[in-house]
Amino acid sequence: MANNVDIQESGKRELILEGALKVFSQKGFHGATVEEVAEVAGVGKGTVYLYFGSKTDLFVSVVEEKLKELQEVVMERLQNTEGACAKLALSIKLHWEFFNRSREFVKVILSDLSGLEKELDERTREARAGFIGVLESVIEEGIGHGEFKDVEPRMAAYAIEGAISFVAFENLVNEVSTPSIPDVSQLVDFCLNGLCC
Amino acid sequence: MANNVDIQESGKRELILEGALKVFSQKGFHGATVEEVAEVAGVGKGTVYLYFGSKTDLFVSVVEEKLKELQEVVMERLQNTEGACAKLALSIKLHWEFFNRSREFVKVILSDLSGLEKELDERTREARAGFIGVLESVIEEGIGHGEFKDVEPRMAAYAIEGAISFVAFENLVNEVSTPSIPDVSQLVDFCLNGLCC
Amino acid sequence: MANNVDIQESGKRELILEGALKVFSQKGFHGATVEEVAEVAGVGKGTVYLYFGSKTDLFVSVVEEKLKELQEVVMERLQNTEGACAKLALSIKLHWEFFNRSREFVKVILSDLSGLEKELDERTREARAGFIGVLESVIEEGIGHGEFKDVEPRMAAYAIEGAISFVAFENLVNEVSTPSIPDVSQLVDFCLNGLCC
Amino acid sequence: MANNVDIQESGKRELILEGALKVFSQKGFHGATVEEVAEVAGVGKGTVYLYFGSKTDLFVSVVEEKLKELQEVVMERLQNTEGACAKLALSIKLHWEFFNRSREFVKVILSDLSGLEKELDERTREARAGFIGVLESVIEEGIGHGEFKDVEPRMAAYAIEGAISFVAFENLVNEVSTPSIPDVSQLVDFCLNGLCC
DNA sequence: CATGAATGAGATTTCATTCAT
DNA sequence: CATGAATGAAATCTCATTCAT
Repeated sequence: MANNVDIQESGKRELILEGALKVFSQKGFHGATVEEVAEVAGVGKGTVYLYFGSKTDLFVSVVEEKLKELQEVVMERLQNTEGACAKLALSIKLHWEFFNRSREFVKVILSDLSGLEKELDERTREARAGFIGVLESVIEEGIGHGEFKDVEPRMAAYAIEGAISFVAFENLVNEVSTPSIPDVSQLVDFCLNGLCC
Repeated sequence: MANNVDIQESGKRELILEGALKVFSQKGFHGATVEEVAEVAGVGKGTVYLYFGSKTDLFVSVVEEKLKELQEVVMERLQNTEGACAKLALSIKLHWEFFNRSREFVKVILSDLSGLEKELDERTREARAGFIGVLESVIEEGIGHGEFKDVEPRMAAYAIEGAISFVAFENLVNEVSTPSIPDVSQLVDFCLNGLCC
Repeated sequence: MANNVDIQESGKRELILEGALKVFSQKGFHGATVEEVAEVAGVGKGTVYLYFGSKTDLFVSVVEEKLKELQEVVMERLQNTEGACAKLALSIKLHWEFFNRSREFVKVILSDLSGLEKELDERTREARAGFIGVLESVIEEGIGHGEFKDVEPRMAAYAIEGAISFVAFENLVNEVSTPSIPDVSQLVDFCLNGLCC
Repeated sequence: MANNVDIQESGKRELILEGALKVFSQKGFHGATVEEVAEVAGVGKGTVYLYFGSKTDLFVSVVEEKLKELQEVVMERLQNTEGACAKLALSIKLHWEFFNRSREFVKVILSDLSGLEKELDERTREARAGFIGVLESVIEEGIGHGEFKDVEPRMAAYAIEGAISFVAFENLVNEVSTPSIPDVSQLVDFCLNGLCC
């Protein structure tokens, strides 16, 4: 059904992915139509199905792509950084910047995908887990080095991810067009040191 | 068109609200059908429209109802508690318990609502803001009393809400049926004191 | 199914008929709802079904009632009138006045009833034929007395009915609030003597 | 939403229009379903919406199409005719023939359209006015040339239109399959010279 | 007799997906 | 490879009708 691989290099796939990101971001998964994605991407409607098995597959692919992108950026930048605290701070900053670069991507991530076919659902989970994994290992490292408390790393990772996502989403909704850097510092500080003085 | 008020007390409204919660939780807003909600609620399809103006209105009503419920519980319990830290800790605990009592409600909250009609969208935002407001004022109080750092209260509130929601969601997805108490303590500690030792 | 007879005298039937006339006139057969008719009539929705077998039955009854009313008025007034020309002129005038008294009744008459059940359809046809019959006999009389040409009476009757209806309808649509008497004279003259000088 | 233009020539539009004419004629606007129109036209249900914005748009388009057709035929034939009387007579004949060629179209014209959306309603009115306009100008010409009495042209036009429509409708209902030519002459004579000897 | 809450058949419309060109 | 006209499944919502009170 999905023959999204064995196709010649022509750049169309990327075009569609970009169009999809835009449209999904603006209208959400259900609000978007394949036709509009095709239009924005500048290809025919049928072409979308040449590169992606279904609308859902397209959506998941966008998420995968973006999340992988973020994951890679973070992992790369993390190599030149020492100390779990610094690493975590950097991760959060990059994450935050990422959310503000591709503005409305948060919406995409928070989209209602309940009822995805198993396989697609699996892929989303994996993509997300992939990125969360980065946070997790930083946390684990921090715990090992005595920098962080002995918490459940995964839970901590999700807590951080949630904090970033919700704040980013809130900023979006309230049209805070250029979220200031202080915001991030506060967020970083919140994650590292909590609210108490 | 929506005459969701002036109808005799018969419990049907509550029945529908409960059914809707179940179905929306399992299938999300778009995955759910009014027909199924009606079935689960044990009423006719038309009856749903007797109490709610539209599927969207029903959805928003579910969110409002639940969020208000949580808000009230928290506010009440907060009155017998001294100290911003204690208050925040309690809020988080109650919030957490709430998410686990009406299990899959997180999903509903995280649903993709892009494209709701303005008025309904407004209602959702308000309901959410209402609950967030409770957190906000606790934080403000804490800042005033010198218990908390001088952060942007709203941002902090969203960060906390996000942390709870994502962890709850993760637990759900991973089928951790009875989220242990340690989890909450860790979450509370994360919010109050952060990750660092 | 239709037990519109054996019910005590309580005036409700008339109330409903009046309400129905109003609502059907304003919204047409399909645009009207039984609920609104009941409201306007000041009775419960169920009560309508106590006096009329169905929405369609109600509609047909309104038409019957009104047409019979017109028919009777015309027949009565015709008795004191001599000469087919004078009789026809009077018929047209009364018809016209009738249409303007119960203003929008033309709409009701012109309503789309395609697909009525046989029995109801029959009743409408009969009611209409009843009134048309009056015109017909006047025309027949005129032909017999040498006042009118030897035309097919029924055709002539329908032509006249059509002329009146369409002009009345046009007046309605164009919001000519108080159709002047000259209008009728012109219409009468048109029917009697045609357009030519 | 309605992209009833920019689609390749494939005859489908005409097919649908024809199917719609048939179905609307038999069942009226409300009695007809888009599904049946599609079936009769031999296309898929969705295809109807490819060519027409809505059921109402389809209906109005049928009316427009047919009325324009009639209007054009009449206008063309009128050019080779001298004298307002002759012109009017010809108009009536053509109108009559038209009604009998596309048999049940009268029903469509007489359909209950109460509650059409404004824009569509406007279109129907315009289409009708277009054709009525032809009659009007013939009448005006006749008045100017002293052939016709000094009546209100529009009223006269509607009276004539009404006469033709009702007679045609009656013929239809009574299943007078092949309305004889004498009928038309009588109708023409009625319009020109009235009923009186 | 009167009522109106409850019902569900049925209609319009959208849109992901296919396939002939 | 690319396209977009065609399709029909599916979902929301309306409203005539019933029936328990």
